[in-house]
Amino acid sequence: MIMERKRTDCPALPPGWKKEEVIRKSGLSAGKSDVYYYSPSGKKFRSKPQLSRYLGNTVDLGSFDFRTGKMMPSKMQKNKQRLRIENLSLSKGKPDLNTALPIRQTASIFKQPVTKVVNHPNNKVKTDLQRASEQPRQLFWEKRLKGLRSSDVSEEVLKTMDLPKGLQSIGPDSSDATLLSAIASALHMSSAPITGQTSSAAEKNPAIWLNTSQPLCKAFTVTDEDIREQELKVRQARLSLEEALMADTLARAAESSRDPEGRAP
DNA sequence: GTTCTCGGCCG
DNA sequence: CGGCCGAGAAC
Repeated sequence: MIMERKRTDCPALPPGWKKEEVIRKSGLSAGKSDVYYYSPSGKKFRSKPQLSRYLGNTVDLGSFDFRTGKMMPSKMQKNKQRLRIENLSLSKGKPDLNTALPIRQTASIFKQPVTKVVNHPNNKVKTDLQRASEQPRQLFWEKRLKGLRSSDVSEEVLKTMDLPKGLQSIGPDSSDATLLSAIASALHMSSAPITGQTSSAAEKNPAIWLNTSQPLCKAFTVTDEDIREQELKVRQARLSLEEALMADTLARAAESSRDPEGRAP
């Protein structure tokens, strides 16, 4: 006989999360119970720290009671929250691949808040304010953009752009798709000029010499011809937009003259 | 191999 | 005492 264990919804967590309570039925601890949570994707969580690591900043678990599954406002505890530098040691234990990787649980390429501890009462090291204003980032974080493609509303993958020959990638993954993503991200994330990696040392050993505020591509020069080509493209795009808008206007005018009340279908 | 279960450490 | 996680048992 199959004992259906009930996984109940957990309102304190994002939609789709389930909670389960299992009673121990033998041994010295018989009668005690263990509580588990299941993510929408089905991954099992058996402790609050594990859950916390996975949810990151998306949910504040500060007052979340793991056993009951409810927020307990009374438990207004001190800032136990800390950025964990985990798996730094070459410890014998196998890394928890599912929860410990420093990867965001989102596909967004745009800026998002990150909790960063920049000071500590006992820390005598001076803080570098210039650096502190930056968000921490992985060295070759662009690699995670691999495989991301733009698509339209019907989920069709759009034709990708061709990059000028002058653009060349640097680093562990030098595919064109990643380069395109890296440059697009750079344009989104900063208003500073995008120059690429200007140090020639970066080409030989990017792990050491990478300028992290620039995308993973070699320095490039924009020629007058590049600019003229781009101007032409923009002009053509504007022309076809104008054409489309005009056609639309004419179509609407024709429509309303035939049907002045303009009912919706 | 993965999942389940209980022991036991540690705060 | 209870949360958390290791590790043996079970599958």
